[in-house]
Amino acid sequence: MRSKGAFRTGIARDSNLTEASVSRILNELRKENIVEEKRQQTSNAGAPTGFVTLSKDIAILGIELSNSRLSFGVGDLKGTLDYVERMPASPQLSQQDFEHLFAEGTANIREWIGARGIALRQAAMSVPGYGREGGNPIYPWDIRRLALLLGEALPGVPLTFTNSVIAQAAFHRYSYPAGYDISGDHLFLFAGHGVAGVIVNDAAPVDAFSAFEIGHMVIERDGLPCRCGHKGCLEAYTSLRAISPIIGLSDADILTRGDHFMEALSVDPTARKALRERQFLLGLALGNALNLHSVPKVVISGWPSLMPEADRVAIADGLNQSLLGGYSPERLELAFIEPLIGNDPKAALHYAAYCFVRGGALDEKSGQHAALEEIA
Amino acid sequence: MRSKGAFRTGIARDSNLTEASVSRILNELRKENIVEEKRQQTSNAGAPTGFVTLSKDIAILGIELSNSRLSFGVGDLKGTLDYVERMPASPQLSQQDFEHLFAEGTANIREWIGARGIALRQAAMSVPGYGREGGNPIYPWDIRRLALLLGEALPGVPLTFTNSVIAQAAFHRYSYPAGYDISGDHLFLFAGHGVAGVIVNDAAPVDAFSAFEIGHMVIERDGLPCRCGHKGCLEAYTSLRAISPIIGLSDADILTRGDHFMEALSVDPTARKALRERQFLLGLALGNALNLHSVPKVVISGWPSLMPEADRVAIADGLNQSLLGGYSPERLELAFIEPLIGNDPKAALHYAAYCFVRGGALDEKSGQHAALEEIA
DNA sequence: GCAGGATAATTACACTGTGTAAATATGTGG
DNA sequence: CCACATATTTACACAGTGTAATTATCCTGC
Repeated sequence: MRSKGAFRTGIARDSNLTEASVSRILNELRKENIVEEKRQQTSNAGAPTGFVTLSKDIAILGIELSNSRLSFGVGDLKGTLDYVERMPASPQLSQQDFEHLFAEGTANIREWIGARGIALRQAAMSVPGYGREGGNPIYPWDIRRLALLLGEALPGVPLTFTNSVIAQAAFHRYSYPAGYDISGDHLFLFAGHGVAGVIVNDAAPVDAFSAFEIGHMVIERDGLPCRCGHKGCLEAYTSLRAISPIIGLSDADILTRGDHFMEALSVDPTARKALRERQFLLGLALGNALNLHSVPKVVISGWPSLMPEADRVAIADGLNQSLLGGYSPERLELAFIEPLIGNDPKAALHYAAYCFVRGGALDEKSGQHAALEEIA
Repeated sequence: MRSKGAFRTGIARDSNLTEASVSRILNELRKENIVEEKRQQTSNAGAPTGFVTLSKDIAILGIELSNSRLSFGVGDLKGTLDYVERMPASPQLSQQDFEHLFAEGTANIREWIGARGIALRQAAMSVPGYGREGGNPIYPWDIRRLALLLGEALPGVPLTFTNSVIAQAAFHRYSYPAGYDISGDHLFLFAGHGVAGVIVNDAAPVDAFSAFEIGHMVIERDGLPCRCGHKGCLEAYTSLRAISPIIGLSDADILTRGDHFMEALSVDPTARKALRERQFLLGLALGNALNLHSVPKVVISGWPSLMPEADRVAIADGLNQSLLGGYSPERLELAFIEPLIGNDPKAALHYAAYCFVRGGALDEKSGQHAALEEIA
């Protein structure tokens, strides 16, 4: 799932099939107009080899609920957005008002694709906190009803839901050219409007991932109140909303400025000290989380990525207080990547592409499925 | 993996194969002397059906490092122990002294099985904290060297290592008749000499489980010192060693008395209050853990299972302070099972049985493999 | 321009393991 | 002893794989 395509040799190697099997499978997929292939000369002598990409002619829909807004985007399997609409959506909306907003958005899409003769093949929606059987205390809406509404506006388009941090992790990991180059199992930690993580496992399909609600780990008994109703949650200390009073910007300002919001400031020493303390708590919670699910690498996407590297040492200090065996750079690799604040619904569109590839009647064990996953 | 065998119809159903395929596969396994089959009349008319069990003639070895002792046991695939030896093993032993102890134990086994003409087919060893790439701060020995020592004493016997809590979870879950009857994904939490958990996932093989080092989650900043070197770990509050001063028994006494250790006491109100506070902290950590890996059920095996049910409410109180969405019996099922204190090395023997079944050249995707797993 | 060599893709063939359904086996009751 | 019910086995067809031979497609040198 790399969005940039693959050579036949690589597909064969990574899917554990022979070139012969890959050849048969690609013939099928070409007939179904799912992949495209361009032969390229890659050696001085010999026949050109095929470079296989996903078809550009497949339109998909990404819907994202984040940053207190509901975003819709139509694009292709590579993640190129051709249509975007973002609508304010407060968590305080009633179920009915929220559904009305959603229906309005899908009606606008129907109009846009109707004018262009575009047929949507897949939709995906990411929601913070989605997937927990215990319910979602932050967005209490019945999200599954949206499938009915989408079915009315866009009949026949399959819709898949996922947790926002899973879509974010998949997007940051696999999109081209932005994807980060960290292989192997790792924890992807996102500190934005919400704080959450996900274990990224190269051997598992993305839809087998589950979100780590690390933001609601209680790291300070009777601490700051959190929007989830408890006290002392990590998110109460480390979300963008939690640090906006420290740096003197509203979270709407932060959303407008995007990744550059920290540059525009002159953060005074007192604020920097407070931010370091928040990063220490992030490290403490991270260590606790890694005790439960040990991985050798952590990728952090959020405001700590925008902080000076000297301040990030506080995360290591916090890790040292909780991680079993202690922290050292040899044992645990910490990477920081740009959060790309305000890019919704790109992550959901990316997840829709993934779902399209994963979808249909392909037997998960089959060679065809394995080969297609290597192309994606 | 139920240790008690299965009917052909059940094997076919659970492994998603037809009776025809199961019939072919069982023929192969009978030829290899891995399974036995006894036909039983189960209906008023009609042919008798086959009840398939694992062969009793296969001898395996379980080695367990727990309760400050090194235990060896030889038995069969059903878990019946025929030989047991337990040797004191302090964590302060040097690598050399520990290896010497291990060699002594394996020499005794070689002598015992030699006198009886028994050929061991599989060995497994469970070690607290095993499997973490960051090393084991509690047992700092190089455990993998034991494979060399076993290879010298018992050539040709494959040895598999696992974390103690994984072996405990598999043992409590699948052994017969003791196995607990909770289906679906759940968290198995063991509070004994150490405190740890494991997510039990019926769809995944046991050796894909990984231990939850929930015992080393820091739940009290600058709290009680833990044997791992940090302060405020859950284990510092809730291991048997941590509560032994509260109830006025040494942990050696606890080990001797087994599951009955709480009955023999008259725990005064002050001690009961202190134990409830410890259970509250267990609940708080449990909630944090379930935020990261959400499951609908938790099975607790340890001293809280031996406490009065009224006192266990403290666990729910702690859960309510941390679990996202709060705790209610509808959302999260808590079950308590007897810990079977002091039964080492039964859990490791059970894991050895599992490894034998899992072992050999069976393709994981194959029907034969699936069928065998249903028998085990 | 063509032949030789190198490399890639295709395809004939054999093999494996499955499901289906027919054939066979094994019991009970009248 | 036979009819009926149930279980097991097995012949057959099918699907998808790897192997290796065949075919295709390029570049270089003559």
